[in-house]
Amino acid sequence: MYAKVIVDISNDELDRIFDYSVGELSLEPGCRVMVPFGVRQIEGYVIDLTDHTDFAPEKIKPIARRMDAYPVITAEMLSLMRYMCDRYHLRVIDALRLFIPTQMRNGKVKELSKKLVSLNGDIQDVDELIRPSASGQKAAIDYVRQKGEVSLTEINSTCSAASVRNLIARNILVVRDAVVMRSPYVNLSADNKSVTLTEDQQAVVNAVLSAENKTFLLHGVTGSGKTEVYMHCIAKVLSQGKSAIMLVPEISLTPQVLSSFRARFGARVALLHSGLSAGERFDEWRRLITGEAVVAIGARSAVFAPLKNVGIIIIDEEHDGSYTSESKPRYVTSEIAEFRKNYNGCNIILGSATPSIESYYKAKKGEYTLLELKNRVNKRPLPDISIINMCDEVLKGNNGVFSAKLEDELYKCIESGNQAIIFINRRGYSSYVMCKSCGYVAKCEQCDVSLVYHKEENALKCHYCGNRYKMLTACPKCGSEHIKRGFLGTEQVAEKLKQMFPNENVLRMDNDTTQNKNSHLSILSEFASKRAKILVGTQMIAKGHDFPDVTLVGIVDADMSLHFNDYRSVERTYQLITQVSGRAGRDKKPGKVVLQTYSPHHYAYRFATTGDYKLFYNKECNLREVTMFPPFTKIVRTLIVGENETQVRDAVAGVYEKIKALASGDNRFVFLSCMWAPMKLIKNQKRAQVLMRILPEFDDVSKIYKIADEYKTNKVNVVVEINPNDLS
DNA sequence: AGCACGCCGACT
DNA sequence: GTCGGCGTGCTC
Repeated sequence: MYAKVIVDISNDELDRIFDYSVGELSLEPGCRVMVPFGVRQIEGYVIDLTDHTDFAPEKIKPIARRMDAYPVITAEMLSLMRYMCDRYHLRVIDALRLFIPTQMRNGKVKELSKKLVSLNGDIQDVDELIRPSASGQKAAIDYVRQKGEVSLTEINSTCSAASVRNLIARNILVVRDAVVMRSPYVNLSADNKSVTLTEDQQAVVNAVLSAENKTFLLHGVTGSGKTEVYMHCIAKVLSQGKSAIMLVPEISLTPQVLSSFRARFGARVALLHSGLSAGERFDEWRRLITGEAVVAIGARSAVFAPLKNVGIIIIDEEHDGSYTSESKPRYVTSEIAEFRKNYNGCNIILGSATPSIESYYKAKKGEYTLLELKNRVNKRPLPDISIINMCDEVLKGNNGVFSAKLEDELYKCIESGNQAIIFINRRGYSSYVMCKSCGYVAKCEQCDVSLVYHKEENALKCHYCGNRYKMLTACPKCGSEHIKRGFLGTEQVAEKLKQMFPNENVLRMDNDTTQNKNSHLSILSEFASKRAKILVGTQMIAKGHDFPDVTLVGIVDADMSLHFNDYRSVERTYQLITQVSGRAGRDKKPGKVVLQTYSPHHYAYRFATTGDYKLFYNKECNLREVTMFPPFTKIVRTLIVGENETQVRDAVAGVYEKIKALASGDNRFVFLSCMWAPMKLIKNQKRAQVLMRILPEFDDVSKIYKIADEYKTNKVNVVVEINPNDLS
């Protein structure tokens, strides 16, 4: 018998099967094994067992040992692995590594065993062996008698450690090792309070539960009680003896969310998130694979939860960008969920108040089933959003950060003892160019995407077609020379606020102030405690906590994401405005939102203020169709990176020729071009690319992967990206 | 990825 | 003469 083994080394050369003889070992596919590899010992995974080998039998070595009691990769995950390697062009080991906790590789984390102490059952009369004067020993014995079995650390801290040592040495107390799980938040007891659903919610639950092998898009306005729907569906699925996966964006995995799920489902939940220690994470994973826990909750990587018989997969805040992995092993979470849905015959719920255009499009086409929650549970109105035209402010001579209206509202808010959030919209570091008098923004003539200013060349570039334009000296529309580029920092805004309110604390939250692991939480809790009245921050304050006393939200530079060099910038802006606005007036006090913009008539703002998603969708979707962007095409780029400019140039030319041949006469290719990457040089590496947009009917991306591989050398790397988020 | 093998320059 | 530089090639 031979085992097909994948060794745990991520390298193209080793991305293949190595055959080993099984010998007397009992093995199954999915087992983790230790194998001799060259002169050393390496961990590997058995992906198959056969009687046949193509390798010279005399050279085959035997597997050294099996590493775990159970296979760590389930049959489902083995087939998912094949799907992913195919679809995302991954190395087998890179896919496998997603399925198991990293900490468990290389024997870094082991099962934690604790020493448990109990009375020696063979001794008839324990008290006879203890001198009356030994009060410490007596106390220890009593403690153990009372508890039955107790951990060594516990008894050492409650009783005299010296006495305990003595009792153990005399074999009056016996010690045994037991495996324990380091499970976070287990002390919260299950609370099966059954919340009565509204009619709308019940209808949604019924629709999901009566279906099989379907994907639902749940479009529910903020505060419509989506979480309650999820919980009911999960509870039902569990009662049928199946398991459930619940995904949320990393940022919303707050202790509150975690503990509310723990409270509802008790020890049946396993939590997978970045805040866990290595040991905790390993143990939560182990509770899932053994079936001890049947609900997995976590960020995107929790789609790989090693559950069997999955009954439902829920992706909350479906539109969130964190569901696509942008680096190393790239994958799209919803596609993984789709695979698992088909494998298990279960349902998927994609939930959002602002669904992504792609998902809503699929719902319209019938690929997803659309479900709606149109009303908020408490019937509370959405906050009142006022749009301030910053061009007017400039004309009035106000060149500052805040409009007169926002300053006014800020004073009112703080004086009445409430709190305010100032949101600074800052995405990425590439800057757009705008006229401060009329709001004109330089855009590409062919792509309708904002141009990016490149300082080194003093030119404007389109990242989607590579066209170059001259830098503006005056506005082509109104002739004004007030051209703005670059952006506003949180420091600048916080500074201004301190001037306005010298007696108030101003909190800042952005990438700079949240470098430490816990700073994120400590800033939020300081704000929640009302020690500070004003919070200034970037995207990271858009979601998460409820602050009941926040009555004012100021959006300072709304246009930043609107004119981002990305075809999804309008969609993102709409989602962001909706989310940020939701921070105001969460409780009984009504909320106000002041939105400052240089493009006050843009449809993203118009539809966001009225909260009309469908109108927004129709407008945006039409635009995508005429400009030929996703979901009507897919964007594919092959990026060629290398130190030597000539080699890179030769490689792009070669790749381009091959793809051109592939595309010739094929009208599914709507755009194909070869150019230097917008960032031609990064870390002394020259970068060139072949960019294309292809109709979705063309599903044979593997041909492009193949071409890319042909030009890959040890000097020049070629990467294929599908619908990348960042085209720099 | 690592580790051995191997073939040329500077050193005790 | 030998130590060691890192280029090349292989791992069932």
